[in-house]
Amino acid sequence: MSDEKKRFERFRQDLKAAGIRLTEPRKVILRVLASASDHPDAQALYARAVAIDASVSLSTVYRTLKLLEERGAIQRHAFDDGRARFENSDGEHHDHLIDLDTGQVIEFRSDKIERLQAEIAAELGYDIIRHKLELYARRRS
Amino acid sequence: MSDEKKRFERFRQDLKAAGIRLTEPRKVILRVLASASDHPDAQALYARAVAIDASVSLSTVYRTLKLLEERGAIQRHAFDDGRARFENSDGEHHDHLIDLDTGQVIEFRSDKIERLQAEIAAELGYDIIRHKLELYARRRS
DNA sequence: TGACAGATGCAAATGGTTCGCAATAGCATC
DNA sequence: GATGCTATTGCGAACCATTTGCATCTGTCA
Repeated sequence: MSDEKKRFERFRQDLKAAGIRLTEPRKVILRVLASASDHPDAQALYARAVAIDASVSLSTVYRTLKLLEERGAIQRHAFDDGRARFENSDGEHHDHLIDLDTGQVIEFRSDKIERLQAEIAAELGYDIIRHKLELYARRRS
Repeated sequence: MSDEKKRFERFRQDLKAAGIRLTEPRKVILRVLASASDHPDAQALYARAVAIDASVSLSTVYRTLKLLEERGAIQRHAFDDGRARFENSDGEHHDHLIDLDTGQVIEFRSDKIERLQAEIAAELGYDIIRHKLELYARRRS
């Protein structure tokens, strides 16, 4: 089974387990999300969904995104361009490097940084619930 | 001279040098910003400005904030609560820890993390222009 | 002091996101 | 497979932070 199908199945099981109806629009949106390897915003997801089923509405896209985000199935990011962007939350945690010229998002991960963050928070008397590390950068010339 | 006055003077010089008029509303807003030690949003700044001079408008607050941000005199942050928040950009660079329960923002800085970030970007073939590190945390119980 | 470009306040526009509501469609039951 | 109840949908209107058009005002410099 492809990663895409696995993701779709995971979404489906997740909603089912929560007693949430698997409606036609939701199926379409789950499919779109499952096959996204980038960090699309709501409009982009809506466009992809409409390409599959023209009757899907933007409201439902937003509602489904919220639903999945609350259940932890996808992650919402607010990069500096204003709108929210989403990605599947399977796979391990990672941070983002945003190419300022192209808008491209590159994922990376550093255990050292993660550890340092935890240390800093601990020193201040806090436990980190989540964190956000974004590097806005330009290709080296 | 107090830090507040110094900051106000810096703002004033900065605008003057750029040939930008030092109008009454701008003076009020500069004063408000110079005396802010927290991370207020536009509404909060507007409220503080109006307390000094009731004729200042929200539009002008936004316009002045944009002006100062473009000149690098203040910094805009987009924490996860939606609206933009601002702070003076004198003093050294720092990152933020946001208390999820109170909304309080604590500043911190780690040279180690800064270095690691630069290394990671370099490995990916990038130069960091700016970055954002936010720890959303809860007080340790 | 006068003139003029830049700055202001106001209200209306924008853009992303959410909400109210009447109509529709899952899904459990018969 | 038909029925009924409720969750879900699409639509448009509402929201909220922020921006903008425009007629009016005001720094600034000659």
